[in-house]
Amino acid sequence: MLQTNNNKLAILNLLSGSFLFSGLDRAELEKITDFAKVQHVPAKSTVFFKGDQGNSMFIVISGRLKVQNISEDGKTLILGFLEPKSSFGEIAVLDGKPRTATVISVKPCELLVIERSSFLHFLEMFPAVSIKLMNVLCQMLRSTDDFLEGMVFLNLPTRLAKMLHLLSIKYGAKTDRGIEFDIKISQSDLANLVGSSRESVNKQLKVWEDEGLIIYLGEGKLCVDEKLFRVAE
Amino acid sequence: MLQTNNNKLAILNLLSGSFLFSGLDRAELEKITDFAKVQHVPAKSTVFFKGDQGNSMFIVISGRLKVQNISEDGKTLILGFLEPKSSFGEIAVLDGKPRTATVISVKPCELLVIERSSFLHFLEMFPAVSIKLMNVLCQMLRSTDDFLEGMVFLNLPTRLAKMLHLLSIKYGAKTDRGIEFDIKISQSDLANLVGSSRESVNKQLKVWEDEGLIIYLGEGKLCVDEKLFRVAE
DNA sequence: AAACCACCATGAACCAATTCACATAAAAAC
DNA sequence: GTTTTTATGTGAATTGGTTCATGGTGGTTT
Repeated sequence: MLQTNNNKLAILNLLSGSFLFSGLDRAELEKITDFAKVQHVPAKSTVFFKGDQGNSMFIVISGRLKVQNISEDGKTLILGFLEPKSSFGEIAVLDGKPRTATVISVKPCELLVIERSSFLHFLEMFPAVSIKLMNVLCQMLRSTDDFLEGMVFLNLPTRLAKMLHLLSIKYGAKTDRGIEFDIKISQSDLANLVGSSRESVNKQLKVWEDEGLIIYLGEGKLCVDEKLFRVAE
Repeated sequence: MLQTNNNKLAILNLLSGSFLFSGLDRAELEKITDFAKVQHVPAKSTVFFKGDQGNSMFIVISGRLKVQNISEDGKTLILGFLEPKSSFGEIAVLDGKPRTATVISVKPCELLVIERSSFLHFLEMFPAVSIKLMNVLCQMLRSTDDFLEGMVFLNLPTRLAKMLHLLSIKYGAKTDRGIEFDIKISQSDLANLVGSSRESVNKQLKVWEDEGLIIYLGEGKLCVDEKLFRVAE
């Protein structure tokens, strides 16, 4: 029971720090936790598949997940990573249509699950959440639009530099050597993030390494020179 | 004055047929027209540019517009066409950030302009509109996601067939010869819709014409055999 | 230690689609 | 009704990136 209360407290803190539910007061947040469940997800398991019926939306409590899409012939496109405090699964819940992408845990995760009916209820109760939600949807639109444009207009090196830039904003820490990534990201993931082949990414990274724009730190971690991002700007 | 009343009546009808405002009653729709202005736009003129500050959203009364994006080096990507009853410009109005794309009239148009402040006010007054708006945003997300996936996973012939399929749903009429398009669409527009070059589109269309899957009717109009869409499904 | 697995490296062959360079046809402007 | 512009048609050269093949590395399992 103490354990449960600790959990509840932690979740309330998390929610108040999440974009969607920030601004609600303690009593309001408690209503949300009352109707939500916690789901534990082991590493490398699928939360839902593209095409599934969507009956709930999620907020990441801990862990990391990736949003992706697999083609007929097995090619993978990674649309992004999800970190604590992010929400996902809103679209299918809002419009009642199938999931638009597959979500897979990359590490063991804890998720706060909110059922469709509760969620729609919260939206009615707290109009501020609706406004926030619209902002989330707009943000999603802006980023997919950007990505789409990149895919159509830009060549691989530029797309890759842009992606490293994006990742460095989310996961990078400035040091005297450059911007160091504090997550391991494999070359195949990188390829799937920019919609190209692992080999092409490998070759381009080598070019930049030779030019001194990238240092490989071992353990899948990179250090990137900010000069690289000028290509991407 | 009679003219004005006629206009107002026509606009009320249009609004009640639009996705965003359908379901509102006559009195509610009148509140909207009270705060909206009509804007006349000649053919081939820009309503707004990508990157502009967005202070209003629009509903198409008459005419046709295209939503597009131009790259540094002059390549164009057409994101879609807008017909009467469609709304556009919602994103920038909702989140207060710059326009995500450029909108250009392809024919002379009449637009209903709703200022940001009035629009946000309507959203508060009519929660049903908020729900509809979320559905619109979700739909936009789904279609850009689909398009993105197509760009990454599919080759030009498949993308082109898919696009012809989409266009045939919007603009096609079933006849004994196949599905006839009732709009003129140039090969360069087609190329810009699928993110490829005019020449490649030309060659692919020729192939299909030789196979009897497409008949060119003159005046830029096409007749497409439904068999073609099996490639696209 | 051996076997295994996931990831990194690299060159050669290949390919889809672009670019370029024209030719032709049709539509619009004068 | 002639000129100008815009749209279509088509081949040859080029290219950016994939695919294939193969080998290396480092960590983990048995």
